[in-house]
Amino acid sequence: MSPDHDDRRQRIWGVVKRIPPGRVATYGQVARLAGLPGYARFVGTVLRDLPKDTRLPWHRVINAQGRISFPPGSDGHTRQSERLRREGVLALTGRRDLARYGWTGD
DNA sequence: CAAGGGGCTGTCA
DNA sequence: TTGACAGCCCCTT
Repeated sequence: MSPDHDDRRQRIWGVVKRIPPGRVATYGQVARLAGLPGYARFVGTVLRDLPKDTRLPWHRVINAQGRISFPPGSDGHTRQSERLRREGVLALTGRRDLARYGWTGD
């Protein structure tokens, strides 16, 4: 791993870590807050590579369409919606939900 | 070096 | 409201 790569990854972790329970942020938003505009896809990659027992709230990151980026019915989708529901985020079906549960970044 | 593919996005028809 | 598409960043073939 290059130092740059590590640095970016850690910045992303730092932002995701700050998303409050019951709120969600988009990949692009996380990237921007991490000072890495344009790195939305990389955010997804970083979250994908998290250890299974991570304490990072990866489930609070969704796409700009206001939906979970896993195919409906897939394991990933199920696990993410479960964790979110546990925090009071009942449904993520569109941009409206982003306005409702979206994290402003404080 | 080329090609393909990901937890993505903004734009436009 | 959708869906197609070109960009974007990075990794694997």
